[in-house]
Order: sequence, then structure tokens, then C-alpha cells
Amino acid sequence: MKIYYTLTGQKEVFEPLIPSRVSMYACGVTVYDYCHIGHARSAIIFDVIRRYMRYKGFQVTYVRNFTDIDDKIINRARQENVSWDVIAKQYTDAYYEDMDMLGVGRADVEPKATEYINEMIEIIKALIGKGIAYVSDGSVYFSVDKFPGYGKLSKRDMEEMLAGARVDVDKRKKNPLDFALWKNSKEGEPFWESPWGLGRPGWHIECSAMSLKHLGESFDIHGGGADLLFPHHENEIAQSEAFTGTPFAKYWVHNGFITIDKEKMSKSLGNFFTIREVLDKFDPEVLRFFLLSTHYRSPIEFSDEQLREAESSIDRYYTTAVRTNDFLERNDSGYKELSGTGKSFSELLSAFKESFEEAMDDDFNTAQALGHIFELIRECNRFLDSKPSGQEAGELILKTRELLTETGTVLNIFNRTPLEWYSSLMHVKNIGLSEEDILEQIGKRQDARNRKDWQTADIIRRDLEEKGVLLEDKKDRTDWKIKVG
RNA sequence: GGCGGCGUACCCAAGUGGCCAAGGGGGAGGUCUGCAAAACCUUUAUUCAGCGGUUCAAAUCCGCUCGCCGCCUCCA
Repeated sequence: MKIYYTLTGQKEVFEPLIPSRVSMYACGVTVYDYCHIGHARSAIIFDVIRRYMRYKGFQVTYVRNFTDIDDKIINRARQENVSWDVIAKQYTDAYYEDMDMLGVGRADVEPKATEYINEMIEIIKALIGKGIAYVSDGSVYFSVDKFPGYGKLSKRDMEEMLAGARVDVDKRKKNPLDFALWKNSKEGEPFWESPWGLGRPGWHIECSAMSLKHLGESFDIHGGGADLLFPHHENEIAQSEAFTGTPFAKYWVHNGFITIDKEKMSKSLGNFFTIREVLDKFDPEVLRFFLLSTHYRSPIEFSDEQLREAESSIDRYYTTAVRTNDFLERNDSGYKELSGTGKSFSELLSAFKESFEEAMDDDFNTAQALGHIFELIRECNRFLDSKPSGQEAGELILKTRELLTETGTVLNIFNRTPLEWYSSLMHVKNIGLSEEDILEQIGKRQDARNRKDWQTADIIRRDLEEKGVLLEDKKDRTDWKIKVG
């Protein structure tokens, strides 16, 4: 397995620190507002990495934090005239709702910054003791000059950063690039007691404290959005390695941004969509599928059109699922020799898993993995078109279903029944008909068809289609589905 | 200014030295069907932004040019 490694800028063979175990830490969210789809992208890719590691047989420990104290939370609380922890609680709950919808599993440990104040203070004390951090005006700063490797992750030169002049001038800092480990609290702000007076932790130190506590001094994978690379992850390395004297994370994984009209989606530009907004119009699986259809490091352009295409793709899967179910229900299990189509399908089937793993082993190439899945779907349909029957054919289709379920579980897509998919679409698209209504219309149409009253039958079908319901006449029944795309 | 990335068909998107350049969406024609839909088949890139170079061989490596984007400040 290869993973793109931010430090060297190329794909490296993945070798965990402890064989057969994987420890990973992902930067979670600051809980001060609803999550947008950028948060979803990050959460989903790490969810997939974790699922794939488990699939490969690794024992995974996955830690994802919540930043529950921060300027933005304090500001939000002030605006709404409530306590900071009310805001944190509200948006932590909202986060879980969103992630549950998207099929993002809980991490093994989900620490909150405010539960690790003591651990952070201990690290800060030690850094001061080593002369790497200094106290200034009730706050504590990390002295980047004292950490020789500063800038190694983001490949930045300190001289150039200073020349860039976009760093704020702060009299309390010895070097403008120094960053706060502990912040002196101002009047009316939440605070904790510390050796340096009342205050609260700086942003970066929490990840150092929580990863140390749950994963140890060194662990395998650390990641988050590409915008965390600098300064957040750079600072984490500095603090952690200065404190422990050993290498921090072995592999750094950063996901690319979501863009709108080619521009980075961001809060400040105001061009962002919350997960909730999107799920108002689309099934959650559509968003998840869409985000996995591009490699995680590439930027991904977001639009309704893209989502509609994703919806059509998923529908192709569920349409095929209906076919395989039908086949297995009717197939007679007597002996019958496999046709040529059957034989070539059988070959594809045996190669499929390897293809899927090859794609995923290559830096979690979910886009390519999906390509293989759709190739399997096409060949499965082709096989079914050849009107197969017999025990061996049944086994092939059964095997197909197994493989699709197994790989679908890694990506956490394609895990519902076709009926569940269409019921969900019915709601999300506001069809305004119930399943019973549709079945009633199908019954009426069938009566007309029995009378060979094609005109009435076609009118019923057209009326339903206008409402977004498609009918498909099969040999012995008529199926309904929701129009996608 | 420094650092980094991207440019593959009508759209999205894999592919980073060598089998016909994956897959999805869309278009056109066909098979099937009462008609449809779905599915399948054929077709839609002799070519990978452009120009040079390295190589027996390049979308893939190197150089230059053009265009787009990101980071350097909180940010997934």
C-alpha cells in the first residue's frame, strides 16, 4: 500500500510503526457553526481510510478531536448571548447528526480540547523548562527559532515567511512567527487556571496533547484539510517533537478543497454550502459518492449538476441490484453449462477484488475503485442479458452481490435496498405521492393494459412521469422508480 | 515575492515510461418492448493546453510558453 506523504511530496510505501496496527489522528472541527461540505469531504476521506485499513486487516485506532474552545466559539456565544459551552454542545450535536447522515462512523476516541487542559499545561510547562517556550504578558508562546525543523512540513523557509510580511506584528512575541500555546484570558472570556494565570489553550496545542495521550509520542497517520498544513500541522510538529524528542506523525495526509466556480469554498468568501443545505435536495449517499468520485488530494468542483450525475450513477447501481435480486429469486438451480459470456464474466469476477485493492492501495484512489465497480456492474448486466440459468450462474450472481457489498462497505455506499433508495429519493425530491398511490396507479394501468387499452395505460404512465415517477414493465409485473439526474 | 498544484472527449474524471487512453453523465444509431423504460451493443480523444528535448518507446520524464487555482492570516 502506498500513501502520498506531504513531507516528501511523493507516494511512500505504508509501513505502520507496529505491524498490523494503524494509529491515525484527524483534525476534526471547531464547533461554532454547522458543518459545510468541506468538512464532509475531510470526514469522509478519513472514514474511508479507516474502513479500508480495517478491511486490510489492520487493527485501527482512530482519533478525531473536537475543538470546543476557541475565539470563534466565544464570539458566537457572545452574539447569541449564551455561554460558550452551549454553543459547543449545540454544534457538536449538529455535527453528529450530519455525520450520521453521511455514513461517517464515530472515531474510536473523540476527545474534546477542554477535557485535556491539564495535559496541555504539562506540555507547556515542559517546553518552558526546555527554553523552547516563553511567558509574555500572561500568555505563553512557542519560540520557533528554537525548533530547527520549523517549516519542514509545509516546505517553508522562515526568512521568506517573514519577508512575506503577512504575519501580524505582535509586541508580545519575540519572533512574529511564534505562536500561542496559552492565551491570557480577557475580561468576560472563559478561563482555566494555569501557572501563568487565568487563560485558555492556544489552538495547536490541543492536538499535540490529545494525540500524545491516545496514540503515543509517535503514530502512523495524521491528516486534515490542506488548509491545516500551515500553520496548524507545522506547529503541531514543532510542539510535539520539541516536547518528546521523537518524530511525531509518520505519514501526513491532506485532502484537497472543494471549489465553487473554480474558487476555494470558504466561509470568508461566503461561497459555501452546509451539509444540511445539500441534504435538503439530495440523498446523503449522493454527496458521499460525489466526494469519493475524485481523488482526495485533487480539488473538486461542486455544483448541482455534478450531484445529479452522481445521483444517476448510484441509480445505475440500484437498478442492477433489482435485476440481480430478481434473477436469484427465479433462477432454477439445476445444472447448466455456463455460456461464453458467463465464462468471461466469471474471469472478471475473480479479478475484481484485486483490481479494487490495487486502486485503494494506490493512495486510496476511490475514483479508480469506483471505475472498477461500475465495470463489474456493466459486465453483470451483460451476463444477465444473456439470459443465464442454472446453479453456476446463480453462484456468479451471488458472488457479484457479495463483492459489491464488501467493497461498498469500505466506501460505505451501496448498502441499502433499492426500495430504500427510491423511498429516500421520493422524499428528497418531494414527489408528493405515497408508495400506495403509485401502486394504485400501476394497478389501474395494468387493467388498461390487460384490455389492450394502450392509450389509457400510456396516459397513466405519462402522468406519473411528470411527477417524477418512472414505470418499468417487466415480464410479470411493473416496477416503479424515481427519476434521477 | 516565496512555495505547491492543475490543464485528458460535449461535461465530470482515472491513468505518471510500453497491452485497444478506465469509469460515470450526456449525444447519435441499433437490439429488446404493445409503446416505453431499464439493460446491452456500436459510436462520440490516432490523442492527452502549446512548443521543443531525453528515450527503441511519453499523456506520463526534462525545459520553455500560455491558462487556471491554492498556501504563505482563521479556515476541512
